[in-house]
Amino acid sequence: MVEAALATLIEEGYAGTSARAIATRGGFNPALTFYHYGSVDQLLLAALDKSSQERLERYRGLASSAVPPHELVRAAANLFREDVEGGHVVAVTELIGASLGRPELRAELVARMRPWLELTSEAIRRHLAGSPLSALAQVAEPAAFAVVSLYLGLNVLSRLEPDLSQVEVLFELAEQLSHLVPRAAPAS
Amino acid sequence: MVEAALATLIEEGYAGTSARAIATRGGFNPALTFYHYGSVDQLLLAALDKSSQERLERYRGLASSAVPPHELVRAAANLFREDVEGGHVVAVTELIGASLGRPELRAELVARMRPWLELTSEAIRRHLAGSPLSALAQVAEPAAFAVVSLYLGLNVLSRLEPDLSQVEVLFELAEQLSHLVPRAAPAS
Amino acid sequence: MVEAALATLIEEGYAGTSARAIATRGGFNPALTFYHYGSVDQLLLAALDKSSQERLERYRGLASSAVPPHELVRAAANLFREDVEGGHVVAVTELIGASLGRPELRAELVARMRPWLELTSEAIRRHLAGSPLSALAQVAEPAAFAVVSLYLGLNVLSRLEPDLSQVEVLFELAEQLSHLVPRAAPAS
Amino acid sequence: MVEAALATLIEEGYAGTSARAIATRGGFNPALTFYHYGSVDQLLLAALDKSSQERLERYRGLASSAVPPHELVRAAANLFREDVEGGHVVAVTELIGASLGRPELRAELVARMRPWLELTSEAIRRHLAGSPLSALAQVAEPAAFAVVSLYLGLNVLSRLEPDLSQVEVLFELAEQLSHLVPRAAPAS
DNA sequence: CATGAATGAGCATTCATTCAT
DNA sequence: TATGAATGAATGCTCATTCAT
Repeated sequence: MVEAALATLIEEGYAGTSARAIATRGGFNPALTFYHYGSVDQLLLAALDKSSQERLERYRGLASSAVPPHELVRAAANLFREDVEGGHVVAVTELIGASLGRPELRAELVARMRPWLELTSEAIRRHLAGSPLSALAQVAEPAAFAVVSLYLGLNVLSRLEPDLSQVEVLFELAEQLSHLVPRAAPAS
Repeated sequence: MVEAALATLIEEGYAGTSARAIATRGGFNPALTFYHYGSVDQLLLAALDKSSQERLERYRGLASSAVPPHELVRAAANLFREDVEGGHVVAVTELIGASLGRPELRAELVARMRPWLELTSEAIRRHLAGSPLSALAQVAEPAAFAVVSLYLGLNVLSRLEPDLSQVEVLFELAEQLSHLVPRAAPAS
Repeated sequence: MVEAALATLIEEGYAGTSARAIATRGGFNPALTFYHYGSVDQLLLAALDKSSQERLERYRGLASSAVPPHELVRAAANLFREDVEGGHVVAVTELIGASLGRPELRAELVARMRPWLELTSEAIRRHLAGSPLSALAQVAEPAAFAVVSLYLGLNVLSRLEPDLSQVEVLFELAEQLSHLVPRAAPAS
Repeated sequence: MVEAALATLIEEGYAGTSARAIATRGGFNPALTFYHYGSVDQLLLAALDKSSQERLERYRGLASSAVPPHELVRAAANLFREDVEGGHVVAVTELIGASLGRPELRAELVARMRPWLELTSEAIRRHLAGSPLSALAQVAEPAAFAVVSLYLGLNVLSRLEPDLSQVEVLFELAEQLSHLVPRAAPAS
């Protein structure tokens, strides 16, 4: 069910993700949504959880590896491409969009964003510790906020019109810049 | 009508922006939406146009002024705050979110993003021309893509949970960084 | 206006013939319908009148000519083909269909059917007068009712599926049968 | 539901047969129409099927019975009166009328007319086989087309204005004519 | 556990019609 | 004489949700 819900959210958008649409895609009875999850939104949050957890693990694996910065950037670029293709970020942005009119969604989403912000700020702290950019490490949390924002924004805009997207160039640029950053200490 | 539509979109989100909801807010007959605009989406695009144009003018005024970079950043920060408070960017992101399930919306939105990307890339080119970051000016378009993405992303995330917002810190940081950039040539 | 109304009725059917649809086709303002005719139905009746009168004249010309029966049949066949192609009868049957739910339409339509029944019964009387089928002439009115019914029915069924229509064979048959009928006296 | 739909179609005509009108008459929720049949038209077709099947059985019983022609005519007259009173044919003609603007209805209706044409042409073949009208049996299909057309047409016209209807006289006439036709061979 | 049927509210959209201009 | 704007009631249809089975 969770998979059908995620796929529907990604392909049809929040407004098109009705209990019926999900059930049709998954080949089950629409009433099951309410039986198991209580409401469509709850099911969508469960779907987001699953997707988010899978992605988090991938990124966590990357963040905790002791590779030189430029390889880190390259690996992150690959993960980003996976995300765009797999639509994993779409789910978040669709739900954030929907959360405007559904206050109860907002709290849930805030909670679900937190691990991403923590993962990012920790990565910033660790990787920028001894570098000339160590100043940034002192504002790791705001910086993480910016990084995650950029991540969401790039995803949103890339999805809008792939031709518009010059993400590849950005990644190359980031890779070059990353050479300025010395190798971080291995994860403890 | 356009104002009622914009306000509804910003406060209720796309899924909550029905012809009835707009009409109730604006105090007119729901059928007028279709009489004047043909469909709810068309009205929303018209509303986006109005909002976008107003904001564009503000930013264009800023971009074409010959102020030193750190003042540019400060002024941009003010505009950004206005945007978050006024919800101007919310309209874009809501419609981008909705465009997933409404392919005909996408083309319209792409067209409406273009002036923003152009404004941004031109500003990058002009302001970074003679600076140590002039390398960036050579990839002005991808850089603009990143800037606009960051802009959207910050907005999305700021909206989600204002307390989460460390945007102020980011602006201070940006202002400090901007001191590294020498003053651009005045607009011709 | 009357032409646009007729064309809409013929091509879209009664249910699709709204004031807007007519006005769009005719390139005028929908409110004109009400200004000049009071209601859509009144306009449609006016359109029916025009069409009916044109066709009646054609058939009257045929009925009053002193041609031998088999030629009469052949000429009638041509008129029928014209009717099917031009959709003239469609208008009547659409309005009769609509009259079920619009009692005020019924009286109008009854009045508009009468000249057709009279034309037909008179033709029967005249052409069958001295023939072996003169018995039929004595029940000219019921016979006319049957002929007009057949005429409407053939039209309805022909329109449904042209391939289903074996009307041509029927006309040949009728022509052969008509050789049994001696030439009628010329119209007085 | 099917009965309510049929009754509404017969009494209000196609244009007056909305999902709400049907549901009100049947005492159920309008949404059920869409739950069970997908659309109003589908429900109406189902209603037509039911009505058509009932009537077909009655006519088939008559057609396969080995009664002398004049009794056949008399029995057919009785069935016709039933049809007019019960409004069974109205449903067909209303839907045929509506099929003008709903192309997808047409194919369905064509299919539903076929058994009637087959029943009629077979009856013509069997009953006219050895008669002086055996020539007609050779064009049984076009003849059936004419008979069914006449049947529809008489119904349409009778419905328009009962006083206009001289159908009774026609049946007497037909009964007298039928004495010319010798008894058909019993159905094998 | 799961389903099919049901419900009432809501949706986008179209309608005939009116009216000020 | 004609028009553009407006209105309130309808239309077909979908929704989340419930409930008996």
